[in-house]
Amino acid sequence: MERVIGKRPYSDLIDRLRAAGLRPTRQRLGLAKILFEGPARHVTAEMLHGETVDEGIHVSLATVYNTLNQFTEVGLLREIVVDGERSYFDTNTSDHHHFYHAGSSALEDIDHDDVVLGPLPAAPNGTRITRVDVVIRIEDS
Amino acid sequence: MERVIGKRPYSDLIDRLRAAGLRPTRQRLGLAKILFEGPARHVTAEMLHGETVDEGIHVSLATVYNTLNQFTEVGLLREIVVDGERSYFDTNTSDHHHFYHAGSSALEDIDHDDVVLGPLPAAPNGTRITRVDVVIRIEDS
DNA sequence: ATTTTTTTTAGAATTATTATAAAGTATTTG
DNA sequence: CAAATACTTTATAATAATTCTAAAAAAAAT
Repeated sequence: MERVIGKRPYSDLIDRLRAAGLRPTRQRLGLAKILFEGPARHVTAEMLHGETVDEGIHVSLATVYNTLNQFTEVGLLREIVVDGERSYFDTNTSDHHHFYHAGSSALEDIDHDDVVLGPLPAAPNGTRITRVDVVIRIEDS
Repeated sequence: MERVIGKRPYSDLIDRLRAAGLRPTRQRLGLAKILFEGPARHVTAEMLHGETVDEGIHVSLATVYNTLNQFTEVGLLREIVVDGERSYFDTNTSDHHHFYHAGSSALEDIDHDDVVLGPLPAAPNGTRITRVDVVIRIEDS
C-alpha cells in the first residue's frame, strides 16, 4: 500500500469510500485504516473491535458489524465461511482459496493458482455458479 | 444368533448404534430412522426436530443436537458448513462436495469424481491436511 | 446556517447452540 | 430378577454471534 508523502493521511481512504458510495465517516475511516494498511488479513468483527479499542478509537461493536457488511457489499472485503461460529472477512478480495487450521480457527490464503480445478459440474437448471470455495482443513501433525 | 430379515423393524439400526458405542434409546432410534431411511439428505437440527414433531415422536431439541453431534463423532453423519448461520448434517458420509444454493440455503451433493482437483498445495509446517471441501455457490439465473 | 439524509450508538432482541442438573432409562452385577 | 451403576433425556438457563431499534449525532445538500 503506497502512500504519497505530503498528501493528507486519509485522502486515499476517503476517495476509496466515496467511490464506493459510502460517506467517509470517522469510524469508517478508522476501520479502513486498520483493515487496509499493511498486508492482507482475516478478521472477525470481535477482533476488529478489539483493535479499535487498543488504538483508542471509539467505534461501537454494532458499527463494526455494519461496516464489515457494507465493505463486503461494495467489494472492499470478502466474507469467508469456514466454521459455523463466526464470519471472517478477508481484505484480499482476489479470487483465492484457504487453509483452515481447525485447532486455532486461523485462516491462511492460498493463491488462486495453487489450487487447480478441473471443469466444474454443470449448475442445476435455472442456476448459475457465482463462486467456488476450496477450504483445505489442516490440523497439527 | 440368526437374524430373520425383515423381522424386527429396528434391528439394523440397533446394531448400527451398538456398533458405534451408542445405546439404542428410543429417541436415537427415532432420529436414526428419519435420517437413514430413504435417500441421502442434508438436515439442520431444527429441521430434524420439526420432523419428529410431525411424526408424533417426542424428542427434545437438546437431544436432537446431542444426537446429531454424537452421530457425527462416530461417523454416521458428516457436518457441512456453508454459511455461517447453521450447521448441516449430511447422511452421505462419503467423500464428496456440494452445491450451495444461496437463495434457499439448500445443499446438493456433488459426486466426488465430478470435481477434479490438481495436486494440493503443501500444508504449512507442522500441519497435515485432514479434509478438502469444495463448495460451489449457485444462484438463480 | 438550516434542512435533509445518512450514520452511529447503546441496548434490546434474535438465533443457533451448548451447559446444567434433575429425572428417566438402559445395562451390568449380584 | 432386582439392585446398583452408567448413560440419556429433558426443561430450562446460559452463551455467543449477530441484527434490530429508535434516538442522538454527523455529514451533505440546500
